[in-house]
Order: sequence, then C-alpha cells, then structure tokens
Amino acid sequence: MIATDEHFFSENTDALRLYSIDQVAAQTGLTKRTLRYYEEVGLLPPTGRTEGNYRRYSDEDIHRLEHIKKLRDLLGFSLADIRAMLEVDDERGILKEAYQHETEAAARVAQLDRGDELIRRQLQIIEQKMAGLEQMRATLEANIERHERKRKLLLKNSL
Amino acid sequence: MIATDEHFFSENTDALRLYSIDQVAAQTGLTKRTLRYYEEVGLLPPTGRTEGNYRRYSDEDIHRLEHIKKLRDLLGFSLADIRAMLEVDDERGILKEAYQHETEAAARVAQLDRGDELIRRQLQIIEQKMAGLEQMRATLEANIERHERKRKLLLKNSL
DNA sequence: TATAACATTGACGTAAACGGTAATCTTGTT
DNA sequence: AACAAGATTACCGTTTACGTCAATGTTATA
Repeated sequence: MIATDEHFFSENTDALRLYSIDQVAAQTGLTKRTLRYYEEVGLLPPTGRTEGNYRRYSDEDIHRLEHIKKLRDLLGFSLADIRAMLEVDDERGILKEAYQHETEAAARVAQLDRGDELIRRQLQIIEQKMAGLEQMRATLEANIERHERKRKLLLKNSL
Repeated sequence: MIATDEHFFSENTDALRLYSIDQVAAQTGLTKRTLRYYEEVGLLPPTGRTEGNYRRYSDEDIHRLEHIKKLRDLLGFSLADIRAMLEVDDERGILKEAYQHETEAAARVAQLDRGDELIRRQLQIIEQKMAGLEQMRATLEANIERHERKRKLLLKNSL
C-alpha cells in the first residue's frame, strides 16, 4: 500500500515519480549517508515515506539536492551558507505562492520587487566570486601570452 | 641584530622588507594561528626568523598567502587541493629558474610548452567553476527578467 | 632592570561534514 | 515460510582547519 505517498503528493502538480535513496544517491552523486544527513540537519525537508518507513524522494527533492551540490562544489559554500541561500529560495517560493492568490496589482508588484531583491542578493555573491575567478584567469592567460611572445622571439633569433 | 635576516635574503632581488606575524595577519585577513598552521602543514615554506626566533615574512610570503586565501575563499578548495595547486606553481617557478640558465633555443621552447601545460590545467579548473557560476547567474537573471515582464503586464492591465 | 606586551612551541579542544557499525525492520525472491 | 538484500535509527569515530590555553622566551619601554 502506498496510500501514504498518495496522500503526501496528491496535490502536487509535478510528475509524482518517486525514487529510492539508492537511486537518488546514484543520480546526485551524493552518498546515502549524506542524503540522510542533509535531511537530518534540515537542508532537505523530510521526504515522503513508504508504509514501511522507507524514504521516497520526489523530483523536487532531487532538484533541491542537485542545487545543494552545486552550491557546495561550485561555490565552496558551507552547509550553513547553503542553508541561508535555500531559505532565500524558500521565501521566494512562498512569495510566489502568495503572488498567485493576490489580486491587487500594487501588491503583486511589491511582491515582484521583494523577489528581485532576494535574487539580486544572490547575484551579488555569485558575481563577486566570478570577478575573483576572472582575475585569476586573466593572470594565467597573461602568462601564456608572455610565453607566446618568448617563443616567437626565440624563433626569430634562431634564424 | 638582524644578521640572520640579511643572510636569508641577501641574494633576493625583491624589496627585502620584512613583516611581523601581526602585520601579515592584518594585511592578509588570516589569523596568526592560521599563518603558523599553514607553515606547519607546508603550505607556506618556513619563513625567515629573527635572532630571537620570531617569524619574519617577506613580500613573497605575503603574496603566496594571499594566493592561498583566494584559492580557499574563491574556489572553495580544501588545503589539500591548494597544496596541489601550489605544487604546480612551484614547479613553474623551478621551470622558470631552469629556463634562465638554459641556452639552447629548442630546450627553452620545450620548457615554455611545459609551463603552458601546467597553466592550462589550472585554467581548466577555473573555467569549469566559472561556467557553473555563469549558469547560476543566468538562471537568476532570467527570473529577474521574468519579473520584469510580469510587472509590465500588470501595469498595462491596470490602465 | 623590571614589567608589560609581544612571540614561540606543544598540547588539547572543537565545529563541520560526513563515515562506519550495530541492532532492528522491510521487502523481493526462492 | 525463509532468506538475502537493503532500509532505518542510534551512536560512536574521523578528518579538516583551525581555536585556545599554558609554559616559556623575547623585546620595547618606563
């Protein structure tokens, strides 16, 4: 019986495919231990469960986990940082919910503005990192170009 | 007496200004403990010392420490990763040394090639990170633009 | 020269982010 | 029905990257 699952996701518009912890581990590249850990520390909201108390992950769960992994590996964020980022995302989600039900135009615009503010805050962090990386990249490329010039010089002199 | 320092750096072409651990901590934003730790684990080669066994940091040391910090904060690298990167840099340094003393053009070109190879390897890592960041950035900006369109729509409908 | 304010090296402590194991269920298969 | 395979929680262990003393030595200054 999977009535439990149906209950949890019956009002979800997503494709309600569910995955075992093994499948999710394989797809995300995270270990099963890590999946349980992220749930334990609240990075991932409690997943659905089968009647036998086995975890069942939704597509949304997987998406969130992949996002977490990106933040961890790409940005080198700590789980605390990631939690903060996700809370922003979650607020955006709530905002979006509210947006749907809001009828007044002015209030809708205000909610869009608030969403933008949250997004821009994240953009700033990312752009800051990118600027630093860009500088490192420029330095390295300058070295390659310097080598290029030296090579040409050597070639000219050897003629 | 600072004969020790003079001995250590007498053949260094750099400005041989030396800094106390406090000064370096202030300038790099690393704690004194971290400075000692990085030296202890070999990320920073042993610094010069005063007669009284106090550490004296050179400009080169500071430069290396700032580089380490960038790798740590920007790329989110572990100290193990950073050690690997620095070893590449160090090999480049050695290569450069050898280059100076090499007289044969062919050998010089070969060394430039080897240097390029090392640099490109680092470039690849950086570009990979940047690509990931760029993607996140694009996603966020797409959301802002989506909001922009919605705002315009609301404005039009409210007239 | 005495004292305060710095430094040094152990040594132990700690928060973060999991890894690994034990005891106990659950489930697909024979 | 029985058994192997895999899941769950609980709990202890580990690594990384430092923080925090304590005991001791050094140095600038009154």
